[in-house]
Amino acid sequence: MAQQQGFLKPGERSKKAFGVAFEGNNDPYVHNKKQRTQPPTSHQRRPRDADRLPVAKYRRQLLYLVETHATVVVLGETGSGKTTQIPQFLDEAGWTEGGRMVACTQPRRAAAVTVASRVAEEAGCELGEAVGYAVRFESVMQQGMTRIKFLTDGVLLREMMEDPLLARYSVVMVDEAHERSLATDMLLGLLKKVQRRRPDLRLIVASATLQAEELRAFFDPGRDSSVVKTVQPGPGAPVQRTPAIISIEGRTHPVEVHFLQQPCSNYVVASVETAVDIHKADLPGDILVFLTGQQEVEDAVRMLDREAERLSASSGYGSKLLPLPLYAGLTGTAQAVAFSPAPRGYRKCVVATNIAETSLTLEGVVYVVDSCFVKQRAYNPLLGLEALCVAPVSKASATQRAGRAGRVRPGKAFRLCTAQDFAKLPDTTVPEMQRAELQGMVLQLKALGIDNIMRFEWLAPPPAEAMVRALEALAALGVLDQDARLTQDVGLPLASLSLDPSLGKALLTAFRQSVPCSQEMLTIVAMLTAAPHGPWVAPPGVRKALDEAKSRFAVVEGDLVSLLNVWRAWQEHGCSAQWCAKQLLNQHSLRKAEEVRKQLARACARLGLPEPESCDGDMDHLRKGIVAGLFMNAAVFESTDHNPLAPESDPGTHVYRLIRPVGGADATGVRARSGGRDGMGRAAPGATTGALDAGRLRLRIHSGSVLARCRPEWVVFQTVQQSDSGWYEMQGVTAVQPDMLLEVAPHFFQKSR
DNA sequence: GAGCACTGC
Repeated sequence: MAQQQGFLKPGERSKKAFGVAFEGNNDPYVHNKKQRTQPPTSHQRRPRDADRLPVAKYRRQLLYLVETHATVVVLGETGSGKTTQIPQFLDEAGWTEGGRMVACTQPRRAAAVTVASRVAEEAGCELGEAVGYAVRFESVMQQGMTRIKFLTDGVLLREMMEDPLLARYSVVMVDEAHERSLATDMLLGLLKKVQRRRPDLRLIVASATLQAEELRAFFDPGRDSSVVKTVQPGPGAPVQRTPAIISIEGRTHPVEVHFLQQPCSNYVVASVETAVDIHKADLPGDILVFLTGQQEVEDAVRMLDREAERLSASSGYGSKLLPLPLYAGLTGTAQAVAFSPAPRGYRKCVVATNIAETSLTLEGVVYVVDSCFVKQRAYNPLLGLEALCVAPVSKASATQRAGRAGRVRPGKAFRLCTAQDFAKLPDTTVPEMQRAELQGMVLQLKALGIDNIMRFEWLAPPPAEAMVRALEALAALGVLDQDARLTQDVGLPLASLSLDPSLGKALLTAFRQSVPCSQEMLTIVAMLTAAPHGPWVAPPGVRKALDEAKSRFAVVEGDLVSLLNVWRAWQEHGCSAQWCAKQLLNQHSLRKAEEVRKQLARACARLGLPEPESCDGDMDHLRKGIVAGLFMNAAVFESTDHNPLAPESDPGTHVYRLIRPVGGADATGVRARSGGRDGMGRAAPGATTGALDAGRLRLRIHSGSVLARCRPEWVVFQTVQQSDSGWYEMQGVTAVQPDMLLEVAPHFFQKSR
């Protein structure tokens, strides 16, 4: 205990060295105040243990509430068993009689698949019989036989296009609603609508955090007199439209949370020191450190490696520290290392990005070190550009991270901020709906028959500017007409392709233009969809080799056309794994691209598009197809900035300027028309002019682009991200001719003068 | 001169 005390209050010892000191926590935040002694998690999966899950006690109450309420909000902590048990309760209680199914949605594919197989095992059936799942590319179920179906929320949205009232389901359980993904929020809004037309449908919204009241209020028809408050579901009690809330405790262990006594100036250094302190205290259990990005993770691992070496040299400690990185850019095998148990005599210290907060679970973690920062996407609807920003986490997010310490036994979490600063953090993360680009979402809602998107009932309404921006962009693409309805020629076909609208437009155009290049565009679009940041692996220390590998496939037309070479070379080498490794290509990305490509080709055939054709090296027509989708992201070279302090050999920074509707003449020869217009030359709904001076925005080509060292006069790009240095950097760049812009998007551009 | 995390019949 003395040792522990010393560890909890290391201030005297480590304050000087690292400026990191923690407050002992007199009133520790405990995740589950009811401490439980239960068998380890691996036993939970065994069928007979299901009865011992916390949710088992609530079975009768839960079934009663589902019977009598249209919507039940289930507040359930990690380990409560809600995901695996509730669908089985419903099945046993007769909710799957008459051929109807119970659906349980998950935000992630992996979760849908693994939960389904666990439930199938518990139910004693083969996966795909009574219990099945559906995720993109993979549906393991049998019509008429499967009663419980786990699916991603994205798949359920797709299903609604064929079956808007979800007639095949008696109950829909939306799990992990607290994550507030774009698809989850869309689904909740749509389900509320469906409920009005299907009073017999039951909704269960499962959430891990304190948003129960918000959810109840959302699904409560309240005083709305147009809604029938009760209906008879056959025999039994009348159905309450006002949602019920039920709370189920979890089966995790308490986690003591500690804060810094003083703010730290460098959380990477502080996290390393904290991990080392934990290790020195020599209590058993793995350490999990949360940082924001790949670079930070690699820096921390390097520092920890040095510390580990020093410590093992000075000896005296029972085990050696084994620092391991974990982030999405690692190859599968490198990720697997972080998951495998530490060898005898070692203690793992996994340094991870946000990937470990929700997506992946590490066994054996007892200590969590939380930088309390996260890197997240932020969208600026006024400029139509996004940035990756390092931002403080929300309290809910920090709670989730801390909870990772309590899965095997009581744990500790060390937050690298003071308790005072922590109190100032937002309670919950801003829903994706309010910080994302919305074109795809709007297209999908339109396809589901939601005409008045502005009046749609949202759990969290998207910013009006983002909505207007999305409507304008869809109008410019020809997806929406002047009444903001889906167009026959573009909108309807695009809605059935699971693609970003701009990529979908490029693909449609590739099929339809005078010299088709649909084979090539299928490949490019599939590659971009499967691996938005490129098919390359990104472990550290291979930067130079990676540049060389990229340049082997690079062409002057730019990044998108270069992807074509990667694909062709991969095919020519028999899709070999060794070849991928040698070229620093991520095999997984290429295989996924292959699946996307097949699926897209099938979808195009269903739409009645012609057989895919190749343009046989006609790069101009290929680029025209690309421009048809990306013309709104056009930029022109302006000037080269020279840093007066840089050596004379320094090429300087090539600065580009966006060509967007801003009005005014332009010396470059082409300018955007003021006011977006639809494909028929009519003013697009909500088109704005001059309000934002995107034309003044200074862009440069991202250094990872194959065109980074070239200086093409005109380009279109796929995305822009703001760098740490404040530059807006274009990614997925294609060099174009100004004539192409005028020819492909005459409604958007005009010759100046 | 450089990559948070997901998803799509």
